[in-house]
Amino acid sequence: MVNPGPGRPRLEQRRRPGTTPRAEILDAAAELFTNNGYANTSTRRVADAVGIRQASLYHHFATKDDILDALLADTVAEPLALSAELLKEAGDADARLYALASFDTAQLCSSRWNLGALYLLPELRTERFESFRVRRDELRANYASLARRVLAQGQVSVAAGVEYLPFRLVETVINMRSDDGASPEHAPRLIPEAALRVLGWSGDIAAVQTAARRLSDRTY
Amino acid sequence: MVNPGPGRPRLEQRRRPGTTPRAEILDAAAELFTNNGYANTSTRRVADAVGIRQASLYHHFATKDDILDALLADTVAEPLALSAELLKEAGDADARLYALASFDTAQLCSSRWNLGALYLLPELRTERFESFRVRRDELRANYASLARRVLAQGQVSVAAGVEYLPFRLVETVINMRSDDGASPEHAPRLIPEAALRVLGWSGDIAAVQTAARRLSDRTY
DNA sequence: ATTATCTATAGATCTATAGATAATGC
DNA sequence: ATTATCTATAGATCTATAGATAATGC
Repeated sequence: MVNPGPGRPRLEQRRRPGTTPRAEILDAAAELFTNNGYANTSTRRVADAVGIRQASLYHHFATKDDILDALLADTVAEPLALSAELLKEAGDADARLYALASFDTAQLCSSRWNLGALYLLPELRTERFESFRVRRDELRANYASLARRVLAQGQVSVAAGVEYLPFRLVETVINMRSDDGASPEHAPRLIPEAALRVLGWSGDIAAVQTAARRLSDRTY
Repeated sequence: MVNPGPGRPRLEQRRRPGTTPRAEILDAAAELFTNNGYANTSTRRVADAVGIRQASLYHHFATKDDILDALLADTVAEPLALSAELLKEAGDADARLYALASFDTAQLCSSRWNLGALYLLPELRTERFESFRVRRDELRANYASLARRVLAQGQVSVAAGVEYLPFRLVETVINMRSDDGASPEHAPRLIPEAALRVLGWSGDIAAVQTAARRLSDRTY
């Protein structure tokens, strides 16, 4: 592999996918944080996995927290943007909620590392991760907004708080993946449909899937 | 407080609920592990919270792992026993699944600390926690067995893998509690009903609740 | 004699900083 | 001159063990 640019050359070869050192570090950190835990992963281990010295990490990230924050921000950016688009969009609420749950589930299933497993880290409750929490709260609120519109369309009476279940159902993909050690096979078809069914919705699922696909093609 | 028994007396007074030093240590560890993280919580901090010296912990637990294992074992013992009872029990499958989900949700909501947040710890994938994993897998399998019987009673066609959703829905209580910082108000009524609805079940919820309560009174 | 605590410490970490060095590109 | 790396290290941890001490109960 060629020298990536100015700077003293590495002692070792590049070992990681990613075109920039930053991307290599993020990939290595994602693997180690999800497999061994955040607090258990030393900056030395991350550096070793990349093939640089421990201190060299600090040229790319000011603190270890910053690496975690960058990983988390990446997981929430796309679903959040899509949820905002879909809220503005016209169209049936059921198809829009299905489209969001479908996109989000697919991302949680297919991402290289199960980063969602880091959402329960107590570290995330500190000031440092305030901005991540705000963005994730927004995503949750957008799910709830769409769910309320689905509820408004139907006339079934359901239990209080049910509008938060679609978001929580999508999150279960993280637990499935953690327990199975593999991408949960059925989740992409199962979860978006279940997200509607918990709302008391009972319609033509094939029609909703078609409408949702049309929405996704347009907005993304 | 009186001296609890033989042994050199503590420098400090008891500070924790619990009649034995072991119970005090477990309570302190549960608070610190859930609030600050397992790897981030030193044995010194646990000891300080109890009011003993760091080294004194090792009279009651051989390793730090053993403290975590004891906490986790406690969270799974009761639901596992109840699920085994309910599988043997006669009665409608919907009421039995409702009873299990209801008990489990109530425990997750009302326990002093949100220990379920520790289920995603990477540490739990090591050999050390094999026996915990086996027991939790059993609980998940029992949920799926009951769910399959509910499916067999109905004649609705549902997506593959749906039998695992009731268990996953109950787990979402952990995420709610972690995000809200409080016991999720609606969960006890919401989750058990949703566990049936995702299976395509649509019956008289009040009747199921009555039958489930009767079952719980008998088996527990 | 047994139990529960204590003091002291070995040995192994860990994060972040200071300052040197070897590339590239102006 | 700027960039990306390096070596070296300060200072602060952490878990677990060894062995002493002060209670209780036989």
